[in-house]
Amino acid sequence: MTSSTRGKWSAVGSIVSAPVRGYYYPGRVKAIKRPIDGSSGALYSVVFSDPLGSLDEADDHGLILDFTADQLIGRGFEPISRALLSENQKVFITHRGREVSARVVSHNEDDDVLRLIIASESQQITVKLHEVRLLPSRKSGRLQEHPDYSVLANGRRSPDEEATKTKLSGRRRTTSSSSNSLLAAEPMASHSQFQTKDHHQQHSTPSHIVSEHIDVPTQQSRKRRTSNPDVMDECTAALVLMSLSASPRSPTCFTEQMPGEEEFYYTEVVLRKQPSQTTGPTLSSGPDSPVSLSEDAASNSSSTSAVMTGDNSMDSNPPSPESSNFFKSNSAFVPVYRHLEDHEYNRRPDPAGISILGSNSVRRNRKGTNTSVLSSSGASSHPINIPNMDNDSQITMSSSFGGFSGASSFSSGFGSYNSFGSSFTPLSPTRNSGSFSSSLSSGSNKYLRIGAGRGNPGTTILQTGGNPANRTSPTKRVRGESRKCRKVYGMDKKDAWCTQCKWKKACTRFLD
DNA sequence: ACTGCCGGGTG
DNA sequence: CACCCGGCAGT
Ligand SMILES: [Zn+2]
Repeated sequence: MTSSTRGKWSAVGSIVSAPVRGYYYPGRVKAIKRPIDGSSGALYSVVFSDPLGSLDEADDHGLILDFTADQLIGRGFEPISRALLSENQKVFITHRGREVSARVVSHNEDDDVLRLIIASESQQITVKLHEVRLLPSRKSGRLQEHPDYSVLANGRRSPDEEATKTKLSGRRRTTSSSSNSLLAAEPMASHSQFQTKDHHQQHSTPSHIVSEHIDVPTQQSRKRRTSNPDVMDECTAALVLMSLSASPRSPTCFTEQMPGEEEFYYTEVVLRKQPSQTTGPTLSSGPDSPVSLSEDAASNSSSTSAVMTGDNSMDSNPPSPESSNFFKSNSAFVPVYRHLEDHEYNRRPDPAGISILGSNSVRRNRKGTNTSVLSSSGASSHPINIPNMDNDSQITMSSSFGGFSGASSFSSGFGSYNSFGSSFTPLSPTRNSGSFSSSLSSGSNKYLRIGAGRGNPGTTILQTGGNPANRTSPTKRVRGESRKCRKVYGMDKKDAWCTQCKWKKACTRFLD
């Protein structure tokens, strides 16, 4: 299902929702690392805002995690319909004509019906999964959730305000409590430990909110990771990973960055399969224990990758109990980085690009236009700020077929991550969110599963050769300056438009 | 603010 | 499918 998008757009810079410890948080794709040999999927380095969850455009100097395309929700990546939202995941929905934020109370996997509780009111509503967004719409700079009823009454409220954060009750339950804490953890409230803050809002939240505040964890969903549930303990894992990854500057690594950003390096990661496996870097970390990873791995920036986001992890294996398994399986591939040339990186849909990402089914191709790209499904993401969310994360690494997962590099060094041990500290004092992690998933079934939930039985197996990650390759679609029927004929004379234009579909008369 | 059109829904 | 339309992305 991928559709090919026709234009090209680069994923770099786009805002997506990425799974961090079971919840989806807004982040911006800062770089793309792709395997050189074309094989497996590319990794997208997503930068989160400091307070995880508050996305402020300029402020995305928080942690950076790598994800495979199929772990991300957003334009050019997976549609929200592929997300399995965890309880307490923050979502945005247009309710009574206004965009409001809400948290997920339940997500029925069978029919994708979500039970949500609107943040500002304690009212619950039922909506379909596709009706919600993980990111606020760009227009509403801030959500309007308010406690106030005035809204209700009037319908309108000043546009301003900052986003209030809703505080929801924080507790989420784990689905499987017993299993490793890691997994389970995600849904759990790990966040409670962090602060709470929210000053401004007085509105009461639903009754049982916990007194502790939690920041709002809003988005969560779980993708399916393969069976393996091991999620690392939050941050630590992540941190480790990051640390592993090469430093940005190291010659070896380059990452595609967004143009505006300061980074200049582009990296590509090449994964290579290595015979040895298991032995590789290991992290040990129990949930509690700080993660330690072998240094070697870390030290070479060049080769190692830290994160493993795997996509399909090996589901085949039952969840390995050990906490540290991340690497284990994954280690088979070692990423190698190489430089990308400039052009390469902001490439358009050339075949090459495609191939790299994987080819795949193209979903819809427009006739005249360029086809090329892989699928993209549009989903929602808008560049905007997001109000808040946070929670913790866990990391899982699984690898995609084989195991590779991502390498994380934080590309530029913004933020300071503290190292291991605990969480990464946000720069801003205000909210925090502590950890993060990425989890991943595989994808075969309906949802991308993010960490914690348990997977379902039919996990996917690895797709071997395929690249898991591929999927939409975001080629950037540049909006050509085309004049299509609408513009040419005007709204009046709509009759003159080609039918596609009338349907708001891609114009067939004026192909670009 | 406006254009283009994806992704979904409906009949 | 034809037909619509919410919503997002790029200008
Ligand atoms: Zn047309």
